[in-house]
Amino acid sequence: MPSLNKVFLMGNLTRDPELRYTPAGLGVATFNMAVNTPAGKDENGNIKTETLFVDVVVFGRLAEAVGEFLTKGFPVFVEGRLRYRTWEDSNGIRRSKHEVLANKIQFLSALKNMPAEEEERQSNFMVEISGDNDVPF
Amino acid sequence: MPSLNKVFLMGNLTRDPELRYTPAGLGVATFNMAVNTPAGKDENGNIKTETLFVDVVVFGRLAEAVGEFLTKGFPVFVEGRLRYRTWEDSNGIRRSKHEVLANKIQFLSALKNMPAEEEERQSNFMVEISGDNDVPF
Amino acid sequence: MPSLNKVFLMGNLTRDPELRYTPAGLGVATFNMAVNTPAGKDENGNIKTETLFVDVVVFGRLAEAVGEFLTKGFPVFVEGRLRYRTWEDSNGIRRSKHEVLANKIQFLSALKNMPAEEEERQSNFMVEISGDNDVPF
Amino acid sequence: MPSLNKVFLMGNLTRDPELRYTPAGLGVATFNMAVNTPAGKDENGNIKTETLFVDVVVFGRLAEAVGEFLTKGFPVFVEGRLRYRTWEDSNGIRRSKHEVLANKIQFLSALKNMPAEEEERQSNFMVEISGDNDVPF
DNA sequence: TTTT
DNA sequence: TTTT
Repeated sequence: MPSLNKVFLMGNLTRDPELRYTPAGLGVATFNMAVNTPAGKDENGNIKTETLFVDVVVFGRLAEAVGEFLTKGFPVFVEGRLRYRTWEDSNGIRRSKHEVLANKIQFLSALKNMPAEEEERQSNFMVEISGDNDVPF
Repeated sequence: MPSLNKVFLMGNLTRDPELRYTPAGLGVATFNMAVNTPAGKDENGNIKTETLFVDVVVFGRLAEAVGEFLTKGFPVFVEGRLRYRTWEDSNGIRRSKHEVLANKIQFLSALKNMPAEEEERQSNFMVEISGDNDVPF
Repeated sequence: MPSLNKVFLMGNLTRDPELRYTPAGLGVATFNMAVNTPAGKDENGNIKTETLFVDVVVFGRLAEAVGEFLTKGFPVFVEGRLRYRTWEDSNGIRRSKHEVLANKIQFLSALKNMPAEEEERQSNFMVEISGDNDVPF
Repeated sequence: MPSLNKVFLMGNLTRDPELRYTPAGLGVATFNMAVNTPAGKDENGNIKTETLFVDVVVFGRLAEAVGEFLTKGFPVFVEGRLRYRTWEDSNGIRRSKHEVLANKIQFLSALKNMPAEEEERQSNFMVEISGDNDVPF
């Protein structure tokens, strides 16, 4: 039973992320990102763009970094796995959706329009928590 | 605006694939696959398994290969991109879902329990259409 | 300083793997694999094949699985990172080479020509050590 | 014979790229990049960094973009495949090395320290040539 | 529900 | 709605 589940995305946050904590004190950040993919050409030869919107979930110290540093519009690189979550909504209806459980996030615009000391602060934090992130489930 | 959208999956078909053709005669195959990911341990130290179910779409000659050779339970490797499709259902309700648009598929069980001539037939077909598949949209 | 180093390979062992142990008792397996990539066509329209030969290194329990189960010709899936190693050879000449440090290996031919009990034995072992492998350096 | 050969890298150019042309007029750019990977911790708990140096080759319009826009130190994302090249050097000695044949490159610092009009120029060029690049061999 |  |  060989198995593999790997996702790589680069795109921009569509809104500010949300940071919560589990009862056990583990950080959980969620955000939505937009990924623009060139997707063929239209009749006039112009490149069409297909936009993927996808929710991303991240845990632990990486979640805290996301909550502290990322905002709407920020460009990020995400490595993680696809996840299919099913739950019952408040009306008792069975619902389900795909999302990405991230184990690695790179801030691509730590590079841009940012005071040097803030860039250094982010960079230090990211190095400190570097490596693939533990994913609790 | 750096962008990237890449997915790698290995898993098994949950049912037989469906092969259709566009008015222009382009093959379109769809199938659903299950990907079992080890996902942490339970209280007793046993590895828990999280199952991802995801629809895969594929076009062109690769679609025809899928329609001809794959069946329920077959293990495959899929490379493609995540796609978020929105449409209106028959009741006029706006619906949306994620799926994977595949540009490459490897048959992992061409290897197993298969008459040699059938394995060769599949292999020849796959070599003939090899390379990354053109994705029309 | 965003950084990423990720490699995915599928191919066959070119010879039996070698398993050693560090003084601290950590398993270290090395093997060479061949990856055949379709690479354009020749003048007659035949698909040309380019063969990549690459050394793979793996540590810990995964190394032991490699040493126990893999043999020349076996097909494997490898996920890891590229590594550039420099050393001095026995003549004092500075040498260097690239290799892949694997954090995940899937046995693709557990599927083929194998007694059921052996397949189950391998499968159990792989599930037991499943998840991404810790890489010591 | 399932096969796969995929590499993803993010890092910085170690020197300016070189752009040449084949007799048929096809652009060929080569550059060397450094990828810093966090690689375990030393005795004092500090994160160690392992640096990968690797040559990258790219063809066609993407090669021209590389030659025109990239310089030493520039951060890039590279998607491609590993390649093992053997040749005879000027002393008739058989030599070989690994390199990455890129089919996609993203300029990560188009974002930084760059006049708006230059950023737009690069961006337009990259959109124009966007999509995976054809790799001639 | 959306970002550049 | 599910596969091994």
